[in-house]
Amino acid sequence: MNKPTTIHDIARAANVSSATVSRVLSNSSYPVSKAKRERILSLAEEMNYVPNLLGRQLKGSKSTTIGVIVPSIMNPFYSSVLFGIEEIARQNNFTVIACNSLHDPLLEDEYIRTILEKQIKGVVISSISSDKSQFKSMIKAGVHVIAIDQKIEEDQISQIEFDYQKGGHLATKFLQSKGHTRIGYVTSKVDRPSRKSILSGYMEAMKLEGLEPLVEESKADFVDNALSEFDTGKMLTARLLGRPVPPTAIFACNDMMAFGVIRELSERNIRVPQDISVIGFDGIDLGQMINPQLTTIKQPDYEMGKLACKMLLDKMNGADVPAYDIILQPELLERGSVEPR
Amino acid sequence: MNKPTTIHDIARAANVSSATVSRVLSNSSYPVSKAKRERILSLAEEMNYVPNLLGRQLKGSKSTTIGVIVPSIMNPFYSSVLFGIEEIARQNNFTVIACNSLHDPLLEDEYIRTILEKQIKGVVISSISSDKSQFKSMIKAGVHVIAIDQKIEEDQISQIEFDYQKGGHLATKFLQSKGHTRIGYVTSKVDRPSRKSILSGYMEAMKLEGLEPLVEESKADFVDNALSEFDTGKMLTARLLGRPVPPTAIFACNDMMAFGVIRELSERNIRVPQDISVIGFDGIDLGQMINPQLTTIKQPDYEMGKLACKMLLDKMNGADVPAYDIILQPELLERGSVEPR
DNA sequence: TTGTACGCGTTATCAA
DNA sequence: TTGATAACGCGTACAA
Repeated sequence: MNKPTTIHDIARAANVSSATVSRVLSNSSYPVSKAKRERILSLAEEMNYVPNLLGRQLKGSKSTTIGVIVPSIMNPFYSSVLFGIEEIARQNNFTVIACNSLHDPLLEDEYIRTILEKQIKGVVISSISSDKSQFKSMIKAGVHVIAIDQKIEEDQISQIEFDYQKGGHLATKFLQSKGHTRIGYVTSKVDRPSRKSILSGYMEAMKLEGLEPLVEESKADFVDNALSEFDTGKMLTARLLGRPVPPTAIFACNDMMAFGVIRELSERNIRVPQDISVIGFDGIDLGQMINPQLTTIKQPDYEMGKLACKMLLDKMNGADVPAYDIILQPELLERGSVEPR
Repeated sequence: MNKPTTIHDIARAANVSSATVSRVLSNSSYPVSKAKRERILSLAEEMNYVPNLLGRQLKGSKSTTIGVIVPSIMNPFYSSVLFGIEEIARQNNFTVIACNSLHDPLLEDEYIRTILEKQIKGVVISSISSDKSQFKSMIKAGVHVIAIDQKIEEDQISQIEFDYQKGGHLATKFLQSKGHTRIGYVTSKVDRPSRKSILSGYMEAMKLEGLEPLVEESKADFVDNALSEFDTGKMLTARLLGRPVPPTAIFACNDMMAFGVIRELSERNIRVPQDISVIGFDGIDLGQMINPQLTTIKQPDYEMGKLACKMLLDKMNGADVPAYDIILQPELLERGSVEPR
């Protein structure tokens, strides 16, 4: 483990000043004679020169790292988002640090602090915190922020939203169009804007048709873990079936939960979709792998990640882009878990 | 976007030298009078001081970032690993950069180069490359490396392996113990040590019982995408069923593929497990959510990540730990997709 | 076209 | 107990 070679080492070896070496090795447009340039280049190769980005950044205050803060990459939705972000980042020679906030505002704060300390200048975040002071300090520090999934009401923060309300409406409407009138909605704790919007879309659609809503909400604090969502789905389904007049269709606030719904029904020998129809929300790939294939609302995760990263890089390149927002539209993925009443 | 305050700003405001400020703010054990210490602390608070880690690292050459290189976090196995790593990293105030190598050695090289440039001192990698020169340069640069999942034959690199061979053996043996003799094995391209080992475990177990192996291998180059594995599973199952004497049990090299196997069978109205038994390999949570629940070999993903990160941090803390390897043992997760013949 | 010299923010060494 | 100063590796005015 010997010390890495620096531009000074090369300068000495090439009998030039370190300034000249720097000019060559940092792809500066500064003119350097062909002879020296070539000598320096070959020497750098030979001596295994690796630029030290710390030094470079300390000087230039440009960072090639972006931070991504999401609740949990155990949730396939967020791992797709992260994957999309990383793909675009990679293509632009940026690197991504992955942070799981686990729905804990304190952890989120901690990550933001770290990001500030590491002089990172771009962040994509699905925020759980309602405290905006951290965002203000990021912006003051020149950090560009893109909010995905969960809206942040704050100037200078661009949003990539998803129309959850419309998604909730669309799913409910679809079940109605298949002749269902007793439509249950199962949801984990309605503690975030996105959850509220889906619920509100459902309520609205029910009201519009003069139907009585059947909502079961888990009060459990969130653990973003596929299995816990699954179990919640089972439990809430059991509750729904315990009602005097059970539903003929069940709408779940996410796909994992829908899997739980289907499982609970199967265990009770209730056939899906012949006896009860099920619709999910997310559109993760796994939905195509279960039996029956899950009809669901597609939320473009991977695309959302790519979009967010593009937007972020644009802003960081100082293109002085107007802070536009994007609202992605829901799409119905009709597969096999819904049948006419 | 005003300039961030530095220790010099605080020094000026407190009428002390920046050295004193540094001693206070970096939690140095160096003695500083109580009065000054408090003045500096409150001033730092007041002036919103955020330490610049670039400066600190440039000086100290200690990094609080680790790199993680895996084929793709779209694969739930690797996102679990990453999650486990990140959890331990977070607890130790480390940050994780996530890299998807997409099974491309060139990309892997590129990431390693970036890691070197960013002066990162610790890496967890599931390597696809057979070229060891990159690892040598990492080690020369003082980067500590932990290889997971895919073995790297190289001194100074600790391994966290999984006994794939035994896993393949175990799965096959289990099917045999249920009275199956015509056992098919479906696998994506056998291009990596892990794949070779599982296959060899299967072959060995078949040979031991004097049974004829039935192997279907996809020759398609790898795209680490859940859906492509799923489709491969379907396709290979179709091939298996086209044989003169089709199998009564199918062993898939990963869970995603097993899902595909089950789907293909269902579409042909072949019941699982009544007509044909299926066993997977990985033990991802989703296996509990499908119908029937997938019997499989558990590979401890999350635990592997945690272990890898702990090991890495130990090494980085210079505990001069002997470079021990860990071989995790397979475990059979008996669920509902296998039935006696 | 080249080199000198400074500063980025921090910590460590040395002297006071 | 404190402070001045020299690094760390790099890029860039400025001067030559």
